Amino acid sequence: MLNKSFSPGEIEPALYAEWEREGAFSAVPGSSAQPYTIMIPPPNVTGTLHVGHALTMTLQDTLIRWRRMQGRDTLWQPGTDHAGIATQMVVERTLQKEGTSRQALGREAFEQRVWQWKGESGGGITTQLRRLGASLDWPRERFTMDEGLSSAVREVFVTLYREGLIYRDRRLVNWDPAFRSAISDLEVDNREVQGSLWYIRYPVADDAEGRTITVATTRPETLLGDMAVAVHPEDERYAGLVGRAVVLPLTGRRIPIVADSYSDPEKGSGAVKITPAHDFNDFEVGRRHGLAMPSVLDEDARVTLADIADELQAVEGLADPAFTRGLEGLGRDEARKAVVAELERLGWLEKIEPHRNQVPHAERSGAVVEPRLTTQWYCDAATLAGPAIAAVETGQVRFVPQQWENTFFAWMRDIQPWCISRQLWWGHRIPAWYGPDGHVFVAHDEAGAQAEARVHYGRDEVLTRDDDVLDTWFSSALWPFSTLGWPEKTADLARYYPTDVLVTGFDIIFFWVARMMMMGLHFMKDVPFRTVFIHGLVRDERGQKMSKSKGNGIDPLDMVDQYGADALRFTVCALTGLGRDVKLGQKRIEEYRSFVTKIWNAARFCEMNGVAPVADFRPESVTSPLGRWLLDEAARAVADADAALEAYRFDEYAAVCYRFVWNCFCDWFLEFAKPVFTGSDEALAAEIRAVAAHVLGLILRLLQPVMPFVTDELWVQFGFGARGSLMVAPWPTPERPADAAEAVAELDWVVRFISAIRTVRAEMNVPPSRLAPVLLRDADARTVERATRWAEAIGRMARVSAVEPLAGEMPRGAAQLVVDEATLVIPLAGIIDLDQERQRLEKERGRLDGEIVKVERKLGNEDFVARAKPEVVEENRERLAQFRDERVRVEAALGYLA
RNA sequence: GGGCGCAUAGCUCAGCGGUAGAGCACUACCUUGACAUGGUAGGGGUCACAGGUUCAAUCCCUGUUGCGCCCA
Repeated sequence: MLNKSFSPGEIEPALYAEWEREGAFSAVPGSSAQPYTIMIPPPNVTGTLHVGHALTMTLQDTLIRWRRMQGRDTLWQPGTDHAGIATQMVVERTLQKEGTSRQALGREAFEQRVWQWKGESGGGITTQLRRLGASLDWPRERFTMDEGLSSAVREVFVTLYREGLIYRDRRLVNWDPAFRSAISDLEVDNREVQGSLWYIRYPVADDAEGRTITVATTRPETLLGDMAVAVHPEDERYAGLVGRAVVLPLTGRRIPIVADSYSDPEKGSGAVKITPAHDFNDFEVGRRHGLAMPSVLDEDARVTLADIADELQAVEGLADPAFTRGLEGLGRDEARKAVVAELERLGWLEKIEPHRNQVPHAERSGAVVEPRLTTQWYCDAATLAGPAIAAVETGQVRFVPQQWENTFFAWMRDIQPWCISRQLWWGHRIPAWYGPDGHVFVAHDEAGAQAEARVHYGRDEVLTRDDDVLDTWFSSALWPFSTLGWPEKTADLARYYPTDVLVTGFDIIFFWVARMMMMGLHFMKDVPFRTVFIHGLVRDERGQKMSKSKGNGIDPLDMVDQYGADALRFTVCALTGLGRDVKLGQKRIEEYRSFVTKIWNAARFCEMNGVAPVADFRPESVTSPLGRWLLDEAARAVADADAALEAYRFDEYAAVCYRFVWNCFCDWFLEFAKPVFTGSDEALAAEIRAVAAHVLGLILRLLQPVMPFVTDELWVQFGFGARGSLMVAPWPTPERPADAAEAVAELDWVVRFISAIRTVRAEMNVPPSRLAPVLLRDADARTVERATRWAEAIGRMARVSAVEPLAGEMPRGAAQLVVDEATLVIPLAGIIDLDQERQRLEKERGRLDGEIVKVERKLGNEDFVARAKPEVVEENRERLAQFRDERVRVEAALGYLA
């Protein structure tokens, strides 16, 4: 016997453990089945499961479980990524607590510590994914720092280097002064902050008139590195000064006034200071005008005078080298205060205006990014992007929803060189070695580099390895093939690449999707996936982004504990429409938990009534209208659910299942089945039991992808199959009984009949305890026959004592209602208020009149009749006839009242 | 500034050239033998605004407004 209620907390973990032990999630490379592959977006190894993971993993698992039932050889590849910065931070924090540091430990020992940390507490998220029910192929789990994946990284690096697609370059990078590392453009957040605009006068050099030129700047401290003042070429105010020079305050440096259209005459004073080594726009201006590019801020964003110390000059009232030397080592903010104070003291500060400006912040550390001129390794993304763009243009890769193509194209067509080096210790160390003269040798390992060096120098030289590691996304970009054994030519690679679909959020298109496509196309000569399904982000009920600081986040594991994984998963599906964010609240999960409960209770009821699987059940042999009707409805639900999943319409899939189970199977079928189960017609009861079992099994199969736990439990308890067999049971196909039309018409009639009586009774405030007969007036023979056949169900569900044709006089004080050709007379003398009944009928007549007028007007329009599709015209003619018939009967009913 | 998306019942959202829907919330009634985590019924919408196309527009097109996101 099934328990009175379903307790997910007790059942789910044990179930999952059993599935995993049995290897139920494993791909079967030797099978003849067509593969279906999804690569998990590898979560950060330091991460814990958040609600965004719950969303994306639920969707992926639903797809995988669905395809697995369809007989595909499914591979859902699990794993985690080493998350360079994040992981290094975590371990460094631990070291700090121990009173030591990564520097004190040394690189090798530090790396060992990170591995130790990874072994002990890394990848906790994989345990959490199990709680969610994710059917990942765990024995295949990979980590981006694994030996195999690392060797893939080296292979890619060396190959791209030799092809000229990886190179070193000295350019401006986004520098995170907290981590002391280059970071990606994509890891920079531009935040609008309230700052100031400082207007500073620079004296024009050797000017007899003693003219000055005023520059407006948001960063006065970078003045030390100014190499020019730029004005717009067409700005008449400064036309005469272009080509002259100014003397830079504080340093005494003479710098040119150049004409460059970068300067906006509308902004500030129309003249801008150019600091090529600390601003991306200024860098470009500097390049155009051949300016030197001294750095004045170091890797901690502290003032450094190394590049300019030699040229400091004393200029009376303008530049005091002693002051300027005193700035050495000051942080940006203190330096700013000091510089401004000095300029003010010397009288070169014209004014300060409040100003809102965009300040780049490092996404992870939160530090203000300092653009710095450094030598880094770059990947020629523009070249690699070409084939990736083409793959989307030609439809080899399809975005769902399609509009994300635009985002992809826009970014890819304007892609910048990808800075791939990071000044960290945790990650794939760049396989590059330098000779004593700085010559670089790139090879798979040190021996290879030595060999190259020997050829280059003609003798052995001591080589030193590059200290930097690669951007974590570099290894993630290889994920779809490195996890399958590349660079070896493995059977897995041949079988599972390209993968079928990639599921992820739109925030990751640039970081990962684009880069996987570049690398996949370059090294595998084929796309990494055929479809990219982009889902929204999870927000709270009010549409706010969930965040720790707002405290509006939902812990998915907490939800699983409270409501069960099935409820959470179903909620996620139900709320995932195409191209919409998912507004998730605890209430929604609670709401859908009742659906899980409903299924449990329906199954329990079936069990109590002897419903059990019938081995040789054949849907086409069912003869009863009730059975045929349910099978027809079930077939429709199957077709709709399948179509919804094909179209990635998870919301529609959930809705179809919900409606069929609740509003069809429970609300009507089981109610109709009750008298059959307890009745004397044994043959009919057997058939309905068999149909019920068949459809219950079908419901379990239909819902397995989204609620794997409760469905498996019921599957086993009902004896449909062994533990774990549901997830590989065949996905249902729509099996419509032949000629179900008559059965459908009959059951539709019963439903309408019962609903109509219920409505009138409720409107007339007839208490449910008061049973009443229903007399049929003007009913044809078929209706009378149907009413007789369904008398028990009608009686119980509509509180009716008897259904029979009206014989003799029309009773006084009766309610009347029209169903098709018949008028139902419900004698309730003394209960119903005749005035109220008249009003009700008049309202009904009014509604019909309104409809009739509308349709008549439409049919009276010659253009409509001539131009509309014939079936539409015909449909409207039929509607008009129906409305008129019904109106006649309502009119008659009113007549009887009088 | 450029791009994308959204605007339909109190809320969350489906829908879509012809007849406007669901869930929740709300109101009333019901402990009828799976389920009160339940059942039955009901109220509630000039489908943001203005034009256009069409026999017909919530739906297609253009513009406006408001909101959100991405890029600069």
